[in-house]
This record gives sequence, C-alpha cells and structure tokens, in this order.
Amino acid sequence: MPLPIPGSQVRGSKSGKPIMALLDLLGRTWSLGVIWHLSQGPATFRQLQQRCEQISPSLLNTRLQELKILQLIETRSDGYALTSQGRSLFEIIAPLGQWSKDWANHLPAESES
Amino acid sequence: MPLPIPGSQVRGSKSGKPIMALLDLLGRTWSLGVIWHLSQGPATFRQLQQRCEQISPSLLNTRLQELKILQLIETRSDGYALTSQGRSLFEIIAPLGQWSKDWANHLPAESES
DNA sequence: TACCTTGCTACTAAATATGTAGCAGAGTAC
DNA sequence: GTACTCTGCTACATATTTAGTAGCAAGGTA
Repeated sequence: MPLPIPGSQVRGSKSGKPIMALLDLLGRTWSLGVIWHLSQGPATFRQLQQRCEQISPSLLNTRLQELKILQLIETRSDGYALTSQGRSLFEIIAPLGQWSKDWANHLPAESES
Repeated sequence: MPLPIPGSQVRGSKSGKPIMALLDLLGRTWSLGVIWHLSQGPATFRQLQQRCEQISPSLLNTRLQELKILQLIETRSDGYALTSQGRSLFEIIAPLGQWSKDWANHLPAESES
C-alpha cells in the first residue's frame, strides 16, 4: 500500500472510505508528529528534524512527500508548512494536547509508582 | 520502546511529555482503527476482527492489551469496550469522519481523475 | 579555492506487521 | 462421556516498515 488515498484501497480496508485512508495515514509513524510539530510554525528540513528529536532523515523525507501529495503540507520559501487543510486537521486534533495531560494524571501507577 | 506511557521515554521523544506518548500510541498501526471501530459499540474479539477487516489476531491482541493497560478500553461481559477515557478520546477525534470526507473531495486527481 | 550549511539519498540492521495454522477452554447435543 | 462447535488467543515464518548512520550535491560566504 503505497499511499492511503481516499477512494482507493488502503491498509486495513478494501472499501476506500476516506476515514480508513485517514486512519491509515495518521497511523504511520511520525505522521501525527510531523503535523503536530509543524503546527508551531513553518520549519526547514533540519529544523523539523530537531523538533522531532529522533526522526531519521529518510523517514522524515518519506513522510513529508506523503503529506505533500495528500495536500496537508506544502513547501514554501521559509520551509515546510501546513496547508489550510492541514491546519483544519490540526484544529481537530489540537485538544489532544490537553487530553493527554488529563490522561497522564489518571495513569499514576505507571508513570511513577 | 514497549509501551508509550506518559512520563517515561517514548518512541520519538525523551521528554516523556504526555502528548508525545499519545502520538506514539496513536501512531501505531491499528490503534486508531481499534478505537474507531469500538466506538460503534462493544465487540468480542472475533467481532472486532471482522470490523477491522484485515487485522491479524496477533496484532489485534497486542493492541488490545496495550490499550487496556493504558486504560482506553476494558474487558466486559459483552466483550471489549471503550472506557470513559476512551470515549472522551474518541469524542475528540470523531470529527475526523466528516473531515476525511471533505478532504477526499479536495483530492479529485488522486481518487479518480 | 576552501569552508560552511542545507536538503536529501543510500544502505544495513532492527523492529513491527501480516498471514496462516491451530490449540485450549467453554457450551451444546447426543 | 464423547463428539461437535464456537471463542479468545498463541506460534511462527514471511514481508514490510522504521531506525541509524554516513555522506553527497548544490548553494552561499570569505
């Protein structure tokens, strides 16, 4: 499965339902991370590498190409940036930031016992 | 990296920030899918396998154990179900269903030319 | 011309996911 | 009690994906 394009078969679903394509895309390592970090503002390749701490350049490039084809990010003079579609996606998942904190507080036994 | 537990190091981040743990978790194949399909109601192991179309039992079991430890799902008499935390997470990502449809409509060149 | 930095490619090793077979336990039917 | 079925799940070999590291080509500076 090269790319999870809505309308075609994707990993995990033959139906090609857009939501399945999206879940496939977001389920790939670093997809969400790249979007999350780019939401802080445009970044060059190397800046993004630093924001993502531990991503390898080959994988970063792969993800960037995917996200670019799927029109969630674009290349501009100041580096990579979210498109308006990418931003609207981020606005949906933005509350995850707060949610994850609440979640962490309810998992006390694991994080430190 | 066994499990993305907030507070400990996770794949892609040494900080242990909850959001990074969450992004790691959701970035694993089928994590989002399992949550998505479970949101339609509780399901037994084999029912879930069918909803997920193409998940292998070994991976399904792995994900179920992870999500159970992280308290997003629980086992009940009628099978697996989202916990209240799981449901609150789903409520955040629920709009992705509609978003993905809009997204698909803006990618006409790929889905069908 | 020598030296940086940047975006990115190449390549190997390690980790993850797929796919298929099938087991052990519970329930029912004879 | 033994044969049949269904369930949750494990085992394991194969295929795919990701990590990790080295380094190249292009562009700018000095």
